[in-house]
Order: sequence, then structure tokens, then C-alpha cells
Amino acid sequence: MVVPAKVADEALLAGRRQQIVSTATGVMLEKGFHRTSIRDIAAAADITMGTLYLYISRKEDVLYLIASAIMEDLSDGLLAVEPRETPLDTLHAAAEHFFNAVAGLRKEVALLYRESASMLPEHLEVLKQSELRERDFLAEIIRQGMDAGQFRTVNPELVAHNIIMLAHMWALKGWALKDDFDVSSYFNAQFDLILADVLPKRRERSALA
Amino acid sequence: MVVPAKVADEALLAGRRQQIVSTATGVMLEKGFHRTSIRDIAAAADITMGTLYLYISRKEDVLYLIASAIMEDLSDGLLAVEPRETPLDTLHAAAEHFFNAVAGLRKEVALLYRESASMLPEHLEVLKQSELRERDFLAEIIRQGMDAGQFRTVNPELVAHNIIMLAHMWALKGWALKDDFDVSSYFNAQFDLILADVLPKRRERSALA
DNA sequence: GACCACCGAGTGAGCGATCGCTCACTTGTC
DNA sequence: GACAAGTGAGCGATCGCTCACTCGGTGGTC
Repeated sequence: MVVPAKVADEALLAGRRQQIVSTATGVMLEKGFHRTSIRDIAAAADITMGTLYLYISRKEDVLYLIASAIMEDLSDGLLAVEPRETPLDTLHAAAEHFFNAVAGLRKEVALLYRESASMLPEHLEVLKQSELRERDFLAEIIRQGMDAGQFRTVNPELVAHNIIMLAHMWALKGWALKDDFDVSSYFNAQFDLILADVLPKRRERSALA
Repeated sequence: MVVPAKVADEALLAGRRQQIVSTATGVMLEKGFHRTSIRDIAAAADITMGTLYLYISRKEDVLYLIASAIMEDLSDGLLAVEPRETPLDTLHAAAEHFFNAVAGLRKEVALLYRESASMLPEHLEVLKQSELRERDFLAEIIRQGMDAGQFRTVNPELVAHNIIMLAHMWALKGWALKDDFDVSSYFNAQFDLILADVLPKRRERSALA
């Protein structure tokens, strides 16, 4: 167990933690990890400090619960994307889903980057593994496109990581992008560039673009 | 003046601040802004707390001095890149320079992302403007390539921002990339993809690639 | 040269305000 | 009455920042 608790009742545990995470996220988004006190978190969740410590054992546990909830939101949705007719279609669907998910959790994704240094190493490792799973999912689609002769030869993991990074970029660089794009025009512009990365140079782009 | 001081002698001011920045950077890199105390900074710079406050007026000022020194290192080098024979050559030189600069300041760049939320708004704004200057510099090269008919039609600012983001990616995602790349193979792989973004689809890649 | 008033730079004990976390205790339920 | 869940005053350890003070050098006066 990554986050030990002192309460046996599992339903109660899950419920209270959900209550803690959902209320503490707002506080952390606003004030950040270090400026958010245990008292703040307890007050937001409408419990006392002592009760809070029945469900976590260190302040860092709260951060981890928040971070892994965000990561799950992002990852689960992506990994649930079903294969389409062609690898290109699948890549488009997966990327679009991921870009939208990140856009819906802009501040939360930025929080992950900001506070990753405040996390305990074993917690951070879990999140890294989660991102690697996202990368591998996208890389597998790209590999299938290459095997099918539909994509040119690229490093699938690198292109996959770029897709993730450019999605995160909406969260990290929104201050600079918001003037020129909204969420969907941002995705369209970026996917056009991703297409250029993976499609063979001599072939016309598909109707999808 | 963004950071007010209580010492009149400008040479002394510059020297002391250089001394503060160079020693405090190491501490901040290791512990982060909030876990680094004023006492830590003063001790590292081998001065007392009182003296420190002659050269800054808030703890956040130290962070800003550090951050703007890092940003200057990155920006000045990029903006000093001279035009080459063709826009493509110039873009290659500029991107390579920037990727190398970021790679040489990996932890420092990661610090900028982590601690941007700890900065005072007016300090953060200066750093944003600096990054926009980098973006515009790269965008101008791309625009020239488009005007010369050497590049296809893309959004120059977006591609420029992507180049910056993918360079920063080495600092942000090094944990995942270090297994597959070193600094130069990473740049080569990414620049190959950037080429695919900007070069016309039907044209063979130049000898540069 | 002797004296002194002045000033800018440097000092660090100490202030008030937190902080994360504990534990002796209360409450509610069966 | 046994036990799991909940409570919050209080502990020790910081923290950022201040301010009354020391110190050494400079220049004016005799």
C-alpha cells in the first residue's frame, strides 16, 4: 500500500479519501503544496486534523492522492480508446482524446509539473510509470502504422512522447497559446504537424486531415 | 527596478548579487524554493541574513535573480545566432544551439517550470516576455523560409513554440529519454521531425538532414 | 597630525506567526 | 464495556524579516 491508513472500514476509507481529494485539489491548485497547510486541507474537507491523519500518514500522501487521481483521469481515458479502421484513424482518435483530456485538466496538469519535486520518490515513480504506459500505448499505434506501411520509419516512442508533451504544452504554455488558438484549433494545428512527422514524404495526406 | 536594494554602490551591488545568485542556485536546485530558507541562502553566499536583505527585499527576489540569470543564458545565446546561407541552415543552427543550451542547463530549466508558481506576478511576466522573444526569433526564421518557398505553409509561431517545448522536454522528461538518447542523438531525432513539419511534402530532404 | 562627526555596510538575536504532527481524550455503536 | 472513529490543544521546530547595534573609512576643522 502506497498510502497507509489507520481506518479498517474500506468503504469509509474510500469515501473519506474521495472527499479529501476532491476538496484538497482546489486548495492545492490555488496555493500549491507548500503554501497549503494540513489545517487548510482538513478545513476544506470539513474534518479535523486528527481525522485527516487517520486516512493519510504524511502531508505528501495528500499530494499523491491528488496527483494519482489526475493521472488516472488522463491515462484511463486514453488507454480505453478502441482501435479504428486504420492506425492513422486510431492515432487521430487517441491524440484528440488525450489533447481534450489535458485541456479539461489544464491547471491540474500544470500542478503535476510544479509539484513533482515535492513528491516522495516512490510516489513520483508511480506517476512516471503511468506516463510510460500512455507513451507505450501511443507508440504501439504508431508501430502498427509503420508495419502496415502507412507511416514512415520514425522512433515510435519519441513521437509518442512528443504527442504527450505537445498536449501538456496546452497546460504549460497556455498563457502564450490562448491568444492564437482555442482547444480544438490547437489540436488540429498540432495534429497536422504530427501527421507530417509520421506520414511518408511523397504521399498525399489522407482525407482525415 | 524589479529588485530594489538598500546599497548605493553599483559595482558592489552587482558583485554581491552575482555571489548570491551563483551560490543560491545550487541550494534552490537541490531543495526548491520553499524548502530553501533565507538562512540557507545567506550561509551559502557566506553573508549574514541582514546583509542579504541589503541586496534584496523579499525572498522571492532571490528566486527572480536566479531565474532571470538562467533565462538570460538561454535567450542571449539563441538570439545571437547569425543567419546562415539558407533559412533551413539558420533554423538548424538556432535549434541546435538552443537544444544544447537547454541540455547544459537541464536542472535549471526544470527549476523554472517547478518554481514559476512561486514567483511574483511581475517577475513571472519578465520571464514570459523573454520566452516570447525566443519564440519570435525562431518564428522569423521559419517565416523567411516560407517566404523563400523553401518551407511549406505552417503557423510559424506554433512551430517555433514547439521547438522550444521539445528542447525543454529534455529537461522535463529526461528521466524517460535518457535510456534511448544522448543529447546529440536527441537533437538529431527531434530535428528530423521538425524538418518533416516545415519541409514541403513532395520535396526530398536537403543534404543537411 | 589629532580629533571627531558622519555614514554606508554589515551583523545576528529575537519577534510573531506558522508549520506538521501527536496523543490523551471523547463520542457513538453494537 | 469494548472498540473504532473522531477531536483539537499543544509540542518543538522552523520560518521570513526587522532593527538596534557595531565597525571602518572619509572628509572637515583646528
